[in-house]
Amino acid sequence: MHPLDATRVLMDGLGSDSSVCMKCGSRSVGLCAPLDAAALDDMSGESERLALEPREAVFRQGDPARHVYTLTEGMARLTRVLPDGRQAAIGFRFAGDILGFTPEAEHAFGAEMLTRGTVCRLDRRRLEQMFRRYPIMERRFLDLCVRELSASQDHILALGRFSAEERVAAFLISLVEAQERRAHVGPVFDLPATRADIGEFLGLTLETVSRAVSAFRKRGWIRLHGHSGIELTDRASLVSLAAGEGAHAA
Amino acid sequence: MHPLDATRVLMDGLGSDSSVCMKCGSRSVGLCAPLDAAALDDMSGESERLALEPREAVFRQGDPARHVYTLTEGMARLTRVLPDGRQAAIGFRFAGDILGFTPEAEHAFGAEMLTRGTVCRLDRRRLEQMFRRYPIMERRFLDLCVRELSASQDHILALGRFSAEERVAAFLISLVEAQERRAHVGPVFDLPATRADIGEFLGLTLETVSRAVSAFRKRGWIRLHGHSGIELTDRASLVSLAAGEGAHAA
DNA sequence: CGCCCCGTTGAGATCGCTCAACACTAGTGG
DNA sequence: CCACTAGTGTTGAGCGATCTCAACGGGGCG
Repeated sequence: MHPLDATRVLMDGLGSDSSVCMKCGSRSVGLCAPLDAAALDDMSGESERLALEPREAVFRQGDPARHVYTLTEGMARLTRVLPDGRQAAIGFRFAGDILGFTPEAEHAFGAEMLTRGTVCRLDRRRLEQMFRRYPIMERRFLDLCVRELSASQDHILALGRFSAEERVAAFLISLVEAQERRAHVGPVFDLPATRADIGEFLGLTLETVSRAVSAFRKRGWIRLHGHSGIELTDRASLVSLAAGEGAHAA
Repeated sequence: MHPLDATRVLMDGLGSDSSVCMKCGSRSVGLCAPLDAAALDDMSGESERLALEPREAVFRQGDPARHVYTLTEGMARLTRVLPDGRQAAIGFRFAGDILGFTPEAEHAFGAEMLTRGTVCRLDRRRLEQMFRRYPIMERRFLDLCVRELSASQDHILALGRFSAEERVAAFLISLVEAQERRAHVGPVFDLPATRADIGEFLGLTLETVSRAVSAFRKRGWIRLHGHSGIELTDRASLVSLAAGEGAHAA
């Protein structure tokens, strides 16, 4: 697994299934896949579909955690803020990922859309009922959680030990891999995050991110297409940087 | 919750219970607490107690994940290494914490003792059986996992946004709080990690850690007692630094 | 058309790293 | 008992990666 791969977690290896979440009408791989028709019927009772604009919040840090969300369309980012206003992005989420699941009373971080998109909102008490009725769902959540934890640890490693360019390379690779797992076609990938968004995720300033991207471009490793399109023209080099095969040790 | 509090996770809020793990003979709060006597009896069948020396590995990164461990005595650290040899500590673990639980085939990180200590080793297949027999255990693990995830995110925030002194302060506070939750008495706490260990956890060099500790000492915020004793003489200042109320925003 | 947001690039400042010297402690063996 | 050694901690000086501050360009949208 690649470091910085916080993006892949809530889908990876779980989702070639394709159950359809009744009310949402969308493929909701992460959450619904392990359930049969009756279960889905149960669940759709209180789930609601919401359309969201770019930069709109799904929920905010500190909100009572009354719902769990499935991101059905678009890309979101998770952020946590400090008392003095400093802010960091904890991770990014894509279609199929789950947002806001926690046993705590409040959301420990906020989630906001980067693109236009939709989420499927499920009442938390409803989810608890589901757990009691379909214990396999709980196991599913446990697996998701452990994978997510593993990705967080990769991110910790990257933040603690990677140079700026290594972090940006790792981010690009994980972004591209996340889209490939979602059956992306063609050489041009979507990069809806701004330099500032990326910087907040990687613990860098937006200028440093911009410089790294420019450096990759000048080396012929990537090509930018319009405002949010990116193509990896020398993926091997990026992967090597991202994996931490850097100049440090022998 | 304090940033950097990766240390508290696997105990916190779960453990005023005090079931005794039969074979180990030790209080094994995190793992055994939710079980009744019959369940403990079940489990003790294949659990084994192991004594370990300082710097001895409990398991290594890449080892097949055949067992789950409960740290019954001592302090351990979790580390992950990069292909080029760079290494980071993912977290620290104390008596009562669980080590090495994963649904994957291999351990994604290594665990090694910082002090002399003991672990209780449980066969993984045995644990899976337990999950089937006592579903509440699975729920317990899910809660643990989510809390751990939250702590990892705090750590991410710290690595991405905190200055060197803020990170060291946050580490000291979380260390002290972890010991307080374990019914520590007296003003002097145990700090078995070397400057290098702390640095690997915080993404700093050992010199930078040493300088931060010296600065705190010179400001009268802490006092060192012998080689592994530390006393917080101005806890409020440390907490303020650790919480991110720093000089940045207004 | 003009504004605003985003991205790019440059120059200087700064924080933490690197390299190096030295002190202290504990364990070891003479 | 003491010299010796290895590991750890401390401190200093210089360097370098990243941040900060600043200017400028381009594209989308009202």
